[in-house]
Amino acid sequence: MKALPGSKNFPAGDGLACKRPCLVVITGPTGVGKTNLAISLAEEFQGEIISADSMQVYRYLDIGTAKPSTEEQFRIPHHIIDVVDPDKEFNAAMFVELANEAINFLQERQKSVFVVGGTGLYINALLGGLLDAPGADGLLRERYRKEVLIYGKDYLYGRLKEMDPESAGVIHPNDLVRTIRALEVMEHTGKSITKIQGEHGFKNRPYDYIKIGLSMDRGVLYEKINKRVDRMIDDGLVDEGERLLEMGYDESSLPMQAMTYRNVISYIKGDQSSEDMIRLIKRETRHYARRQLTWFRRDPDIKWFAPEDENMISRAVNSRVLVYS
RNA sequence: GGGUCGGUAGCUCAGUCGGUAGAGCACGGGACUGAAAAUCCCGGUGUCGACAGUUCGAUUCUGUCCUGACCCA
Repeated sequence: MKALPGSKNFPAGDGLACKRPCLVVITGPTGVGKTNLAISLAEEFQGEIISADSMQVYRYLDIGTAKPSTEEQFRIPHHIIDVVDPDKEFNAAMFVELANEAINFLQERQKSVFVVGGTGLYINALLGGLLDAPGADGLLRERYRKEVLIYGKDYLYGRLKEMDPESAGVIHPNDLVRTIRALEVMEHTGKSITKIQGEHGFKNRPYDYIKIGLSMDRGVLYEKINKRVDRMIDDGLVDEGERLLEMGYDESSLPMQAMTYRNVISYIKGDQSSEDMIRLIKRETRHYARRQLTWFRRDPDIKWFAPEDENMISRAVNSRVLVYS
């Protein structure tokens, strides 16, 4: 019988226990092959999968998010997929909450836990905890957005410079999302988000974990991404976009503003040709993969493998577990 | 065989009246703590086909060669 790295009582039978949950994290750029590997490992180690993907949480966004198929989800149960409608709010904090619940659930059933996905922030938030700061304030953000429309983009940044010069020194004047977040935190707590971040630094460590990164030659990865986009089109990506519009999920829903659906909607509305849609989805997905690599590269915890090194990865998962035996 | 027009970034091309070059696309690097497939910052990545000549200096002018397209034989 294989070891259960996520189980409370590993290894089974010898009375030694893993003091804290041990997670197996599998990450890497989009299209590298995380899903296949994770399913195979989950079968080998009798585990289940927690998806760490900020887009697969939305219902009805199936083809464009490369969501695991129903057959794949039948083979291995996936958690935190299809948990909200596309027009509902979702964020890193909600992910952490759901992931903690799922981990508890799996621990109780002696299942190993595979956290699989390419959303680096979600993984960091799960493993390191989020700031002790207030959550998103939709009304306040709306007010800020209106002020930008009236007074121009420099106005809000100017306010930030007055109220929180420390954060203004770190946030670029053009980065509206972070400017608004910093003002929001200041408004609610009177504290500088930059200061809070410095004190925090993702230092909570609720779980032990092994982080496995999948990587491959950049050119090969880009070729895979291009082909996957062609396949999405063949599989009916445009039909999926039309269905979503019929359901009332237009570009005012956040996930519909992400690279894939943004371009599908633009095509359906006649704003761009089919060729441009495909070209842009491919390009933006390649750029996304590059941004992911930038994020993961600086993480010293990640042990990197090629996707086909399944045996080595399997041994790494096992050996990590043996540390606790 | 003769002629015409080309050969400049990964691609398509512009340009330099002689002072080592720039657009689009493609691409590279970075930031990131409650929107993260979001948001934002930085970067031209080059033997200007090769060799010689003229010149203080040649990617630019001249010659020869290589090479591609087309035209005439």
